[in-house]
Amino acid sequence: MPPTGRQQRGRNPRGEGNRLREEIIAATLRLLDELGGDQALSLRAVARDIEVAATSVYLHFPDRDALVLAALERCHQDLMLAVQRAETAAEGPVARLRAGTLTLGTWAHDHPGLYKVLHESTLNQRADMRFKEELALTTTAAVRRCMDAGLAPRDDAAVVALDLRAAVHGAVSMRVNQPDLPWPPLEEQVDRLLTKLVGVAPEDSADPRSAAGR
Amino acid sequence: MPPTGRQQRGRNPRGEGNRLREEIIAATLRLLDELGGDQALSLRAVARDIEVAATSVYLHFPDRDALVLAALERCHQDLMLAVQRAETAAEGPVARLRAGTLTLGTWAHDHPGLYKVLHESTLNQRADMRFKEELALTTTAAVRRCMDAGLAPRDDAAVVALDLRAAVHGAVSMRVNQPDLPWPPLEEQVDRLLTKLVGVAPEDSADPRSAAGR
DNA sequence: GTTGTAGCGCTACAGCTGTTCATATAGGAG
DNA sequence: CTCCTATATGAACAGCTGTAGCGCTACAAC
Repeated sequence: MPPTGRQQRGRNPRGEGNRLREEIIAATLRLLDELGGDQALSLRAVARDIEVAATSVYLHFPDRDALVLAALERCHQDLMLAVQRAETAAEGPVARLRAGTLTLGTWAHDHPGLYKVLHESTLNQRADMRFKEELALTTTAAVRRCMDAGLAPRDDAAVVALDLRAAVHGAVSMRVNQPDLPWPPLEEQVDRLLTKLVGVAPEDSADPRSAAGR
Repeated sequence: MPPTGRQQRGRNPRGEGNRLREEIIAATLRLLDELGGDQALSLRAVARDIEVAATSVYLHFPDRDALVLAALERCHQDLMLAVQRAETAAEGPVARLRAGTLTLGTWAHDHPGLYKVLHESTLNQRADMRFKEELALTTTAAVRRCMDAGLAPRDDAAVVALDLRAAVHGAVSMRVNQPDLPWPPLEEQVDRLLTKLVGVAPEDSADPRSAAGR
């Protein structure tokens, strides 16, 4: 009889070593979301969270930065998936742009810590996070579709998308970083930004009057 | 003869103990700007930087958080001073709004780390940083002056200012967090945002054509 | 049954951290 | 002169960190 007591949490079968890798990434994302910053995350805390020896992390990631980077890449994938799902669920170029944009906001609201890490981590300067450019391309494409459909004044789609991204990111960032301040609903602000920056009129918005202001 | 060697860096005279406090704050700001985050800053590193015993910091600040908070408050004061100086140097409500807004950008460009800490530190959630509301008031006032002068369509100045702040903060934040990406000039983007969000036409801008787009 | 190896743990090291307590010293007040 | 206090230091504690090296065990292949 092997001495049980607190066993070593069931080793994975052969060829399935990646399961631990997945668990590590999941725990890393959980902790990053709680902490809201990568500097405070310790490799040991991750290992502790899933009840694994700290050194076992090194079997899957060369060092701490690689671990965080892998987690952030996964995180970005999830976010983009949510955006794309929202876009395809909506009908019409304007509604799709609006849905994708709003999804960014709701995702940030649900995972404020991860939003912070993804966009504010100093890893952005130390590591190659070019995968994040995908968001820029997606937004630009959505804006261009509105222009092509004649639902927004024709302009440089990349520039307009940049302005929109900056504004939405700013609005979200302020809310994420100072959650206790009395912010107005994000949805209204996004609709204003869509109207003023892109020039579209979000028809399925709650109150179409807001678009007639200017 | 007192045993010199490496002396204890000249104690301050009676009643001038606050000089060390100032030095500590200055060093804290220096380090925060380098690190671009408060989590990585250690009280001991600050003490080391000005060649003072770590415990001497406790004579002026009860703990680490208080030190960072004091530094950030000073930081905010400096920023607001720069904004106000830029505003008073400009003539006309529109130019003043534009000058104040652009100063935010140049300040962030000069002190990217401090900008990050000031706006992204998790201290925002743990501590009372209500002093930051000053920026909202200043911006709202500047926007309102444009409206009062008939240079911008009349609207809820607080809402318009919020949108402008969000957009500018977003534009700056993206540049600060990913400095290696090929960003277009901030000045042009700010002018677009002023035009589209506030409805003013920055007359003294380099190229007035850009305002005629929409 | 023997053996190789994938999968993971244990121990240890050197270094850092925030904070506390007791101590020293210089210089003005009396 | 003496004394007191503002100004600063030093040693120490308990805890954390990333990482290296070596050891163990269960299973698949032979």
